[in-house]
Amino acid sequence: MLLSTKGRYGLKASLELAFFYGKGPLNLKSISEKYSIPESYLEQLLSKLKKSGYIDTIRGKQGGYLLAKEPKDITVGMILRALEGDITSSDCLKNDNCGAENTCVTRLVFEDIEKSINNIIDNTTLEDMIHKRNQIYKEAH
Amino acid sequence: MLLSTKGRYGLKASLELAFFYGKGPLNLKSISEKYSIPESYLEQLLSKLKKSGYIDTIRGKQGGYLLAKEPKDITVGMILRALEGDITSSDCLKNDNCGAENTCVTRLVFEDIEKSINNIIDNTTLEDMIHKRNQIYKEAH
DNA sequence: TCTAATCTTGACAAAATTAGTAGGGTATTA
DNA sequence: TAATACCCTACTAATTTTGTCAAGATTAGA
Repeated sequence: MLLSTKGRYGLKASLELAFFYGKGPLNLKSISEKYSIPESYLEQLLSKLKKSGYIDTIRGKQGGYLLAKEPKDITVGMILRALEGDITSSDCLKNDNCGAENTCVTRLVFEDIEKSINNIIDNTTLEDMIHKRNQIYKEAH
Repeated sequence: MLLSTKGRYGLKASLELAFFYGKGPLNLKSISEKYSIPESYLEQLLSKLKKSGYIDTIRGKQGGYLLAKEPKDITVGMILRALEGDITSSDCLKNDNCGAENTCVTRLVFEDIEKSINNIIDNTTLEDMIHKRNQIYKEAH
């Protein structure tokens, strides 16, 4: 599995914030309920996204979370990496030497996979996803 | 992480068998030592690959493991799936409904990722990898 | 035939990671 | 000033990964 619930939950929440971009903050509970994500777990994820600079928060009554940048300036890759660390296909790519000798060709396949994953997540913004969503919604009506 | 050691170990071992294709069986110990894979762990992996029909075994003295098909007829995807199950980017693709409503756009990104991964692993055979390895070896000399 | 080499099988255990809980603290604002 | 909502840290439960172990079956060769 490439992504754990961390990345999935976090991406869903970010997308929800993107839908509401410019319309004031969304509180934790509303997001956690809408997507059935445990409140305190989601809190931890959003906290990470805040530290990474992708979302802002407003404390106190009427407070909540909001996107720190425009949806077009936040990529799926940014969100996923903030939550899951580098998205890698195989551990052997993390370590400089994967223990094997110079005939480690398997590494090449893993590199190919990784490149194609990164290519997708780095070239998809939250705005792109909103567009897609609107398109689907349109087709259905 | 997309792949655990299962997939990596298994692919390395399969590749080793591919190098030896047509030259008789390789025993467990030789593979496990060459790639520093725990013997009984590798055993389990090879057993799965056997059940999936990708390798054959010869029991008894002078026995060992060998590829059941030509390297050109075995893809990286076959090996990985036999060991890790379907290679999926996100659990939400496994379940028919990911719990979310019709606005689940995140799913679309995951699908894109998955397609590109499958595209790579299904179009790379063990023979391809041997060629690459030979090419690298050549360049180095 | 005996023996050592080799695969076979299934149960078990350790380690790591993921997923989530719990609870007190702090800032804000109606 | 009290309710709301984010902030932070520690802890726990569940799951998956990564092995270990032991008894057995099969075969080649002395």
